[in-house]
Amino acid sequence: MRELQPKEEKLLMAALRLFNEYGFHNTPTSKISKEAGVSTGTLYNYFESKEELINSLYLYIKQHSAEYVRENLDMPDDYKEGLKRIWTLVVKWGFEYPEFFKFKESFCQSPFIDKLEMEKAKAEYDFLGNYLQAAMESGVVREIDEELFGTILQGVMVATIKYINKNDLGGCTDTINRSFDVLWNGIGGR
Amino acid sequence: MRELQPKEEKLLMAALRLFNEYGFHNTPTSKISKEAGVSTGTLYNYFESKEELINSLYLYIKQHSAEYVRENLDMPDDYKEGLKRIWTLVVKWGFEYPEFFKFKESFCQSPFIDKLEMEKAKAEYDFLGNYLQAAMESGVVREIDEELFGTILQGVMVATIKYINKNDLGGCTDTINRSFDVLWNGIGGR
Amino acid sequence: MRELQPKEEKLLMAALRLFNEYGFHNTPTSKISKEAGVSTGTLYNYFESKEELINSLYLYIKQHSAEYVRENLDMPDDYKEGLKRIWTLVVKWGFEYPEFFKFKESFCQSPFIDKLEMEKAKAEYDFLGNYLQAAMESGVVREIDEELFGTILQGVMVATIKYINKNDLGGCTDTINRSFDVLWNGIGGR
Amino acid sequence: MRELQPKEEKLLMAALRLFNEYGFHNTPTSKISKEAGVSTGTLYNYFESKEELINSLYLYIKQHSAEYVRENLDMPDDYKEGLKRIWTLVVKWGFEYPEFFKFKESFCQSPFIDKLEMEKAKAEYDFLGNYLQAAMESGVVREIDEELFGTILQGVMVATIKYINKNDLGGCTDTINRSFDVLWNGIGGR
DNA sequence: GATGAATGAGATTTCATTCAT
DNA sequence: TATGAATGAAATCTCATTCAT
Repeated sequence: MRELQPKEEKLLMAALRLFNEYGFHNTPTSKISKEAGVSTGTLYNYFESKEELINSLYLYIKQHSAEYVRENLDMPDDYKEGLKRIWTLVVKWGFEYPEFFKFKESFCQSPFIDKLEMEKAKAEYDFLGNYLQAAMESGVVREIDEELFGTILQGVMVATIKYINKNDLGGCTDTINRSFDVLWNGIGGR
Repeated sequence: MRELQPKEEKLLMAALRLFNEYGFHNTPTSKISKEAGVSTGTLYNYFESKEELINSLYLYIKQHSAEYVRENLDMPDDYKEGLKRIWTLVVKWGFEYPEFFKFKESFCQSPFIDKLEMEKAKAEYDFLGNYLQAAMESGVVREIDEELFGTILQGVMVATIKYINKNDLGGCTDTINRSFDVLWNGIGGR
Repeated sequence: MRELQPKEEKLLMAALRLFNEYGFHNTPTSKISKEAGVSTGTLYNYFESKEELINSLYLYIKQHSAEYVRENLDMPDDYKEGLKRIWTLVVKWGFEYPEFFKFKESFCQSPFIDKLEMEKAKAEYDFLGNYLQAAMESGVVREIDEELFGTILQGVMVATIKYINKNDLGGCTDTINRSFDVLWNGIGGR
Repeated sequence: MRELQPKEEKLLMAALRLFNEYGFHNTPTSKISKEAGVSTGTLYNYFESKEELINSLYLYIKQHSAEYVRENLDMPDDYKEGLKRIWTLVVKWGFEYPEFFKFKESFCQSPFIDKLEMEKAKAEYDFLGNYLQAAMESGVVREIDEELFGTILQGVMVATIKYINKNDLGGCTDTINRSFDVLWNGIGGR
């Protein structure tokens, strides 16, 4: 991940706070630069336009999340264990960086984020996709369509993080375990 | 659900299309009225402001979805069967009305939708919440925190609809069954 | 020439005055609308941008001038007489509408006026070009390259108008005659 | 003419190219310094402001032209011959330095060039004015108002240069002769 | 002298909303 | 009700200029 210049970082973080609170459209660039403690012109030294700013922010956060997982992950041969570790890391990222998570959720489908930037962001997760695929091929996971599997996995992860953040259960690894357990064993009682 | 006047409906549907394609902030009211085939002034005969239009649209869609489920649902005593029917209906709504679904997903967290409208919209689903609760109490579902359960349920539903809409699997009830099966039995292979 | 709408005309005339006095770059659109007595937004109901405004103005003035000549001109078979009438009309236009003339002179080579608009403007004068050509072919004019002839003709016309306007000789048809005479008979004394 | 410092000259020439291509108002100082290969700050070591740069450029070009004529001119007692030599020199300058010529033509009426600078520039040509006056008084030229004479002279010169530059007739002294001939003998065929 | 990041006043443009018809 | 030209506050963005290094 490219090292951010000090003012560039201040601008991105200011934008993050404000976009999360007021949305893109209700956050004038003037507010962003004020919040970042720089002048209105400085924003345009680092970003070509407001749109580019939001795209950069999106890419930054996606990279941040991918890096967090990649750095802390060792991928054991026991795929169930491996999946659980990934699970744990992704969820942890979600509650350790709740602002990042909120932004990603709010804007990932937004027409602001252009297709190109989305592709770049997705590419960051390739290493994960590969591991999931290997896990499936190993047979440790029940027979499911691969893409459906990925989509559901992500859906439950996001649901878990939302639940944790809403109820302030940040420290509680128990919740992570239980939600993984739900995913693994299903909700069926009998 | 209140009967919409012809121009009111045209305006809402035009707004829906444009918001989905360009987002709120890239959709001026002038474009909405043009797309709806009415004059700029007319929009303000039906809605007090752009904000109110957005909120009305949100409420309309939520009601539409709730009504769709309510109308087609009978809730049998076999809770598993009941859950599956709900599941099927919600997913069906999602791919029969993909524009509605997309709007709900994209904009449900937007600061434009005000809290009050969100509460109103949620209330529409009370009947469902009650049924889920009864199901859990009956023991047919494994012991899980009730809110986590609801959140995950919704997460998997949404994931399923996205998967179906992305891959144009609208007619294929098989996918619905399989995803319910994943939810019920988990992904664990052994 | 398309009939201008009242505010459109006010805007064009305001722009004309201000561009002539301060130049394009030193005339903010806010000044133009104020001078025209309309709001800042109204300018953009009639012109897509400041650039389009200046191009429209240019075209308008070129058309105005061409129409002035066309309307008052009968083209006799005596080409010398015909040339003189054209001469007189063009020069008269120049001092009857000095603001128009000044604008045309200042901006005709400016990069503001885009090529397309220039072509359109030139086309307005086709009828004149044709007449000049016929005159030359008739032999009434000495053997000169056609394009050089046109360029010089225009050069002397413009010089004449500038001289007249600078010295406030508007009414004095004598000057027109004398300058035509210079053109026709040259400056050579013996 | 004061010797220019290397960066000063680079800046003036860069400005010349850019002004000719894009006009004053589409040429930010940042572009000028980039084109000149110096930093934005350096421009302000040599010129107090953008305005001053423009005025310096104008004066430089006027001096350049005057010097070119003065250096190559000998003024014979035969005034017709003298006029022709001046004619030839001015036109030659125009096509040997087409960028200079274009700038002078395009921007000589601009409100950026301040009156003072214009006076300074005109003074450079005093020697020429004096010679013309002497020629007229000698009777070699037909009886014409002196100012009208000068204006027309200039008009035909400029027309000639434009014609030459447009049609790439740079080397062709024939054109110069013919246009002088037109001036001297007029266009009248009989 | 040379640099170029930072500045911020000011320009252009947008667009939700109004209101006379 | 329906219209759409007009409005003007507010947003985005530019760029001449400065100044610490």
